[in-house]
Amino acid sequence: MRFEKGHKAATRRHIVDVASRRFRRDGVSAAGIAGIMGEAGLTNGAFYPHFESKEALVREALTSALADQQHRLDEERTSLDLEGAIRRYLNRVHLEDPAGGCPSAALLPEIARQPLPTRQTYEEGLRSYVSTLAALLPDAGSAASGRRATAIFGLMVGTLQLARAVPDAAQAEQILEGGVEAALQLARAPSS
Amino acid sequence: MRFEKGHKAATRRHIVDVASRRFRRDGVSAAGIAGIMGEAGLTNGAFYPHFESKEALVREALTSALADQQHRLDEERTSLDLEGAIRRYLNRVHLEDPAGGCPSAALLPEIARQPLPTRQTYEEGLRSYVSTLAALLPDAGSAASGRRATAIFGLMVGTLQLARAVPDAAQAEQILEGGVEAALQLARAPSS
DNA sequence: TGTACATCAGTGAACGCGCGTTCACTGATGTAC
DNA sequence: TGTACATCAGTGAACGCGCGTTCACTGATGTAC
Repeated sequence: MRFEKGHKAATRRHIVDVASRRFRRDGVSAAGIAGIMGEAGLTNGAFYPHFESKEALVREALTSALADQQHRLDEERTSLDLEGAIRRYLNRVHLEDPAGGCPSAALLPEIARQPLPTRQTYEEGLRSYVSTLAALLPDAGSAASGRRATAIFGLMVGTLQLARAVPDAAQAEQILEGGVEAALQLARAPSS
Repeated sequence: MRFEKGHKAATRRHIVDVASRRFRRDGVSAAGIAGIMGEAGLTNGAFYPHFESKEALVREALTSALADQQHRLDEERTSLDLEGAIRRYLNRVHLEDPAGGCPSAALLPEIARQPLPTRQTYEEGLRSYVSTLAALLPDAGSAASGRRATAIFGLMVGTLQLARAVPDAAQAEQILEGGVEAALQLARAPSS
């Protein structure tokens, strides 16, 4: 076989997509190269012509997942209000799809254990996401809005994680609802 | 050598203590039996007379970490108010000590991937912690207080995780402060 | 037009290593008679 | 009082396995002359 132009770049993107889902589903340290390459329809050895190391793939997969999330929020910004965005996040569909969902909810404690370059990648994605969220707040632009957007995002991440960990589905639903209420309260009440 | 009475039980507790810290520091899947046993001053083979499997140890270590956290909150309840408890959690000391700190902040996404018995163990510890937290709220005892205590805990967990992941120490501090503010706002404002 | 060679994405076996787990054994003490 | 045996916490080597990584190779196509 011979490959059309752009084939290698497309394969590379495909590997990143598969990895990004696997990392979120299984965790970074539990997801292996062989499993990722197999799911991408390739063999072990094809990995290293594309990436320098697993760490490099983690960085790219994280960047990709953060960009996806940012993209989703950007779209919601035109079609939904803040409440809509919060409800899209603290939601049964999102709860049941860690692999396709927010990388922070799936991976935050593990990200904190990654080498510096990976954490810097994360910080950038977080900053961008939070500032988009801040723009949706009633007091957008104020000094306090960025800080409160961060707290709201922390609430969303922690709440989704709690709901996912709890084995009882009804209790998980309760947790999500309580999270929505609290997030809205924070959004509506500019701090003193 | 021969062992005084209670020696084996003491060794077992020591293994659980070491494991509990290692899991929180490195993650469950990244922490190995050999490393845990080595830090406990024992060899590999001494593990299985004490525990059925790694999974069983995870369960016990999680129980132990949850109980420690509960115990700390119980103590704070008599010496501090709610704000004090929140500030003890969203705090630089806690930020820098994942191994000795809240198991939810260190492990939540990984707990969500554990087998059912482990998640049930977690759910029990969570329920107990949250109801202690609810008792500190101004509207303690009301139907809404439990739900809001959960949201406040979600906020604390997510915020601490964010602060730990971010490489810049000053930004981490900002995140913690924003989390304290938001948590207090939620605590003070009984929902409509 | 034909042939020799370069290119290049991917194959698949192998590397050393650490994982969770098993097991025959050690050696100090207690107990039976 | 002495001796044979049971008890028991822990040792340390080994098991099969999957990890991240390396590397000689394949085979289809493009290029040189």
